[in-house]
Amino acid sequence: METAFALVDCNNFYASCERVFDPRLAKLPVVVLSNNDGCIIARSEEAKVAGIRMGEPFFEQQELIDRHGIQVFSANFTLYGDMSNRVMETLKQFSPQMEIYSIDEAFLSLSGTAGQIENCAREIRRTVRQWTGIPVTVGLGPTKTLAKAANKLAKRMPDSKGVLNLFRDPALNDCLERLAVKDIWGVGFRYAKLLNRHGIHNARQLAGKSDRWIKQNMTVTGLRTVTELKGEPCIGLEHFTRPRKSLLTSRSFGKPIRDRIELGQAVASFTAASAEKLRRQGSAAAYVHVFIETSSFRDEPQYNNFFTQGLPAASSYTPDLIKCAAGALDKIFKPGYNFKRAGVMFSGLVPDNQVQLDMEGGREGTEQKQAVMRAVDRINRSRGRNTVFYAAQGADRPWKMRQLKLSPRYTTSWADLPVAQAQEPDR
DNA sequence: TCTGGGGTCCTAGGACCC
DNA sequence: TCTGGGGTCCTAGGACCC
Repeated sequence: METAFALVDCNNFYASCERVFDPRLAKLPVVVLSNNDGCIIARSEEAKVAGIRMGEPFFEQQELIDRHGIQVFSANFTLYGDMSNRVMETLKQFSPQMEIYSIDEAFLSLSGTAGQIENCAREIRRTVRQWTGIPVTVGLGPTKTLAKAANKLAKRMPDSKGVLNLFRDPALNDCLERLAVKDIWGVGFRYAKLLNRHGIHNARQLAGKSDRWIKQNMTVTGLRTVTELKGEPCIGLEHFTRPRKSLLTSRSFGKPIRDRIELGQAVASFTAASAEKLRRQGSAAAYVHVFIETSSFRDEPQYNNFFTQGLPAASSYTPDLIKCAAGALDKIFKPGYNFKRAGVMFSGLVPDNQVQLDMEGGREGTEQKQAVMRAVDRINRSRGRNTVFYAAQGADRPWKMRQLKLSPRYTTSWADLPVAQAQEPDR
């Protein structure tokens, strides 16, 4: 048999993370909110059954949440990121050929007979559950797109017990027929509508269209998807994580900002956060983009704008980047508006060790700057974010996110470590 | 009162060049 | 009625993913 792709996907990942350290939640409906406690971004099965919808504003679902006694959590990405690492480390045991696809998903390449890979998939489920507490579903197929499809279908079939193998029964064509086009990996909202208009409703029908038609209507990306649906692999495993080509930090504010100084502090903070990501992947940035937005949900004057500022030489030195971002903000700031969101993006990323020398400092200046940044990053990593920060970021942060329902950082903060209490043995 | 955040790739069309 | 022909590079916008 040719190689099989396995897609391992954590079930309701963020909600499952919250449950791991609070067993009382095991049978209760759970939802997790986006930053600023804005929208619902994860739901346990019970919450889905209760009718909570994905991506809906929290305040609109409040009544439903109260009625069903749903447990609500602010997003705790520090916890989810650490739990993700644990799951991925566990998965590595099962194949050297693995691609971490997102915070809660990985592709693995497996070999063996249909029966062997299926046993392996069940073993993966058991082990991840036992070692990390996270439930996962495994889809198996001859291409990544089919492994994705298998995973999606497995979640709908309680009998599958979390594993669906497209190398076995039920026959591939039955499965493709049961997969709506909108549920295909690579087919989004718009293409689904277009396909429906042409009478194509499921994956089997889509696989029957001519290459020419697909390419004309869905570009080469769509053609790859359809080729993979037919069982011919054309999307390979990405073994190592490629460095990002752009990096963005943006936030909605807990309360609107009108003041230039405060907005400048927020922009400086986002710049510092983006700069840390930049250095973590060993890059320097040539361009800084700053944007500011008012809230389109509010009935009041609107103003959105952005500005891109190039640096004289690519840099990963936070003070240089903050200065550059402040200059960009000056170009677009207008008084008199309630700003609700801002962001800082870096692009033109190059490896930090290939940066052109800048005019004044030369190599020596650059090395000093890099040493300072290494020290700052080390302190903030070991002692917590923003232990060391720049004056331009300000100390008050009146705009900081609302996170009223934040769970402890059980796995990454000594202060939040869960405590097991010994019980008197029963006599 | 309250509406998330962070990425990638492809294409069409304009600018510019010879 | 005719109004070159190609090539490259860049950007905006649209599609997708989690």
